[in-house]
Amino acid sequence: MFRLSKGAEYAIRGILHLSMQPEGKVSFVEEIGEAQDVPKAYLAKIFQSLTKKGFLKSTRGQGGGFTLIKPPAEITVNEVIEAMEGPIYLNDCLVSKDACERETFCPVHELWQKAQTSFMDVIINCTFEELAKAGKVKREKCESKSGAA
Amino acid sequence: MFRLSKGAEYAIRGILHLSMQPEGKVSFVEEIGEAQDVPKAYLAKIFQSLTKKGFLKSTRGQGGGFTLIKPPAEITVNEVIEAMEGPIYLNDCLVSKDACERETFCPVHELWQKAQTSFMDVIINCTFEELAKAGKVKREKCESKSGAA
DNA sequence: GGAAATAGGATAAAAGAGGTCTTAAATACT
DNA sequence: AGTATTTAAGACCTCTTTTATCCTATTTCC
Ligand code: SF4
Ligand code: SF4
Repeated sequence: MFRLSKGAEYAIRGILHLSMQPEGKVSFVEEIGEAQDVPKAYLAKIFQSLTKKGFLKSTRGQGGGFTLIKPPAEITVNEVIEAMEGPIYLNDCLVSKDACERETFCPVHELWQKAQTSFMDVIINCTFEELAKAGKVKREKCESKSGAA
Repeated sequence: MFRLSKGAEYAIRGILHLSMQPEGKVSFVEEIGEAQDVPKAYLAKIFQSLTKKGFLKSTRGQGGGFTLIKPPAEITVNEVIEAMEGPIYLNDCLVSKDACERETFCPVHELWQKAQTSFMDVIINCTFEELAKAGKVKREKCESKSGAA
């Protein structure tokens, strides 16, 4: 089934949250979980793994929490998804050269290649800097609307 | 995880097989399963559901089997996948207008919309007539190569 | 009636989603 | 220095859904 897992969805929300904070800000799980509407126990686990993968820095104890290590401009949506779900491939024949023995004569293979490329292009070319910027714009628009009403 | 299910993969192989047969030909599951390398009991069930969805006609008893009802030119890959897996949507917020309450201010929503569109475009614009034609070409090329060697 | 096919139900294994509880580290307050 | 508090790390658990498959019943023709 072609669906983003909750784990990756939450990871994106979490990193987006951090991207929208002032640089170097330390946030803790409970705060982020509440703001982004993510179960905190789950988010904690996700952040653990994002820390291991080098996206975040964690500090324990009072005043501790998580900080973004990489600049948002250098994190793509694609990277975060792959960190959570492993490599993305839409069909077996795209995982490696000879994963499917039918590939030599199967006309569907090319279709998947094309579909995968056009899908990946979109998420590879989207950084969290862009998302954060778009997020601020969208929020302002949203607030001015409810303010006017 | 963004992966095509085996069910849909096998359905595509099955319909492709029928698309490459002379029109109106009745094929039975065992034959197709062998040719397309699909477990026959599984394929049988898949064909059942494709029959219910109106892609195939089935006849039971001796001399029975399955026939394509729709002309290959009018079947898209997308349709077959949706018949097997239900509607395709990459993320919750794409299933319906207000599936995700965060949509009003979430900047990621637009990204998914874009990704989904460019992915779907590819599979919507691919009919089994094209695939069958490409399959014939590919097979000939393949045979001439092994013949020359 | 018997062989050839499909119809449909049952099932086993894997992935996904989330929770709990204990341990470790850092700070803050005596 | 010592203790309490705050926060993450890590290990373990459970429940549900999806995926992939098999097995038996039923229909139809000869
Ligand atoms: S699309 Fe063709 S090559 Fe790809 S996995 Fe399916 S059969 Fe193999
Ligand atoms: S991407 Fe944004 S709108 Fe879509 S499901 Fe996630 S939070 Fe909701």
